[in-house]
Amino acid sequence: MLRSNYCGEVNLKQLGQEVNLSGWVNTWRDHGGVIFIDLRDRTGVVQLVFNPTTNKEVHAVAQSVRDEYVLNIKGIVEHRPEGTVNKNLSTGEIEIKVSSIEILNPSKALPFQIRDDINVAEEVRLQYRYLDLRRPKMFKNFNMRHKVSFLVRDYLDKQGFLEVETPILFKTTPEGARDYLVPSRVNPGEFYALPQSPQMLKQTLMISGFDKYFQIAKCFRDEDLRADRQPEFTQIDIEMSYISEEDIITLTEGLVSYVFKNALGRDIGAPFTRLTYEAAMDQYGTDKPDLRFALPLVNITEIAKNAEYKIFASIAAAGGIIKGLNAKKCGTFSRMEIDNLIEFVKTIGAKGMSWFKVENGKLESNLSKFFSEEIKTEMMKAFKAEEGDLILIIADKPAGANQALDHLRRHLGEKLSLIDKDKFVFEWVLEFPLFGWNEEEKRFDAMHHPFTSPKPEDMQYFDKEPGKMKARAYDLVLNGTELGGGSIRIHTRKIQEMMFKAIGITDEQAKDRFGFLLDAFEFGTPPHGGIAFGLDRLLMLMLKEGSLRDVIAFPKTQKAQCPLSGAPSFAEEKQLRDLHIKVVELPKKEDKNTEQV
RNA sequence: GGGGUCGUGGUGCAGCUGGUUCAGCACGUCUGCCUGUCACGCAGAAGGUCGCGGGUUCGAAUCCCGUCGACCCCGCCA
Repeated sequence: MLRSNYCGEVNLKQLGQEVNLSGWVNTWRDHGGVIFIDLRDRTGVVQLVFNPTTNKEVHAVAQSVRDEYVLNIKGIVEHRPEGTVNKNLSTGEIEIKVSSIEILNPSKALPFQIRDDINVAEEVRLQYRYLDLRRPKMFKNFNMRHKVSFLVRDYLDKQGFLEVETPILFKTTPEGARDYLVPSRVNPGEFYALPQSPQMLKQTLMISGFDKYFQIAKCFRDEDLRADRQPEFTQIDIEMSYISEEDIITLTEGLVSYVFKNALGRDIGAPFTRLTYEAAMDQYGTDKPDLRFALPLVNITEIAKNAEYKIFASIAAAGGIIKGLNAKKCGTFSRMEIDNLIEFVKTIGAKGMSWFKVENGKLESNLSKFFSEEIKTEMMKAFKAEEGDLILIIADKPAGANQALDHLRRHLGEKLSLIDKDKFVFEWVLEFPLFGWNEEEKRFDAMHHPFTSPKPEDMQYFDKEPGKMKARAYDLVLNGTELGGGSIRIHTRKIQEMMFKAIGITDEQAKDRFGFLLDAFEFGTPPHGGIAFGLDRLLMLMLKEGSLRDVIAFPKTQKAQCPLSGAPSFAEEKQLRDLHIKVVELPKKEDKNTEQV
């Protein structure tokens, strides 16, 4: 072992003793005579001192050293001289008088400095990820990641859960996200799929009597990336038998509280707020509202549709809604600031936005002539509008208006500093619809997934009005980010078949895709349910990072590439032949898109 | 598939109403000086076909078209 201590852990306890340290040159300061080197490892830095009068040879080596050289040194731990103590360092009271030094490996000049406060393009950071990960902040992130995984295992183990691994090479399931396919060499023309989640297998484990299962599971979805979406990500996946919604909610609250308490020292105040899907959509325009701040949405369709403003009337008549929010005290906004807000909602897909300022107790704007005094008074009441407020209104189809207002609400929350960034506000969203209407396919889709149990009291609507049915599902939301969701599952063949039928899956397709699960349901399947939540997202929020990439060691860019390794890349002809795959040019465009046959 | 922002020495940025204060600033690198600094300091130096291709023009980092890439968003993500 080339060290007796970690750099950041040398302190007054070793005073007068010889220590053996290894690490990187964080910074070096040559004063012509004395040289200081801050030696760094994952625990922190310690100051090495080289004095030419006490050891000329060692001093000469120190002179040749540069940033990120890897050193091994021996030296005596000494008190720093009066007045030179550095309170910002854990090792700031001591320094090492070096008696021997070996350069284990030099380093080229760096593409960027190994510091927390760098401002470097993400592309460059990912290309040199090994350097990026040397930064203390990154180590802190991954230390936290380790800790959280450990705490999850610890908590669930204490609750009697069994961690079971499920296969990465699995079966394609056309429902849901696009699959990553893996060709089978020994079965020409056939493909595995990487799992989008271990959903069916964890249910199978319930049928097998494992009773309480969990897994910190890798999941894969071949969809376009976002700041909070990577093609491969990690889920804390949980399933239990003989339970109701309340059991999962209680377990999850206990787990999350345990993790926050032991990883961050924070009490997060379980039980969490609960709201229904309907209330969430109504008040915030989203099924994952950020409850760190208020700024609720107000539906004024019934009031505003009667105004002489044709746009409102026609949208309301076509089944749209007129909805808005009250930006308190924003009546001082300039025309340009308001125009910027309008531009902002347009990028979200809104066609426009109306606004009113409250001036002299009245609603004033370029549109006010279209609104009678009576309507304006009612609108003010609805928005609880006071002098100096700014009312912003969007009229559109419900989904479009809600989406734009949700973004606007969050945008204003940031802009007006309404959000306490130190807070962690959790909530449960309940009473989800079982189905969502798929306009493109002109049929219903499972809103959650097709294994979600309907509420028993809604069974009567299965044939006639599936859109009315509610699911036994629950989503966990933290600070406006969906952390995870789950449900009580269907556990009988009959209801599962009804479900498939409702979303347009034929008996044949069901048998081909999910046949084993349907069969298994007939061999004594216990009622069961579970939850899955994103470990990466949880960490992103705990660490207050803006991107998943800062909590994933080797993440992908928005084009799903790895700048470090260059993946994905072309395969050798022989590999393709073994896999019975031929890459051909797509006939359509003259670009280099290819397809596999 | 669509929209937005961006691309200038190793890194981050300025310049972008076209023309020797237009190739500049900061950090980094290199050389020299400096015995108590800790983002040490001081002096000097090297380093860029301004993402790539085409066009307009007497002249393009600057204007136009295309293309590639990064990031953010929409679609998509049960």
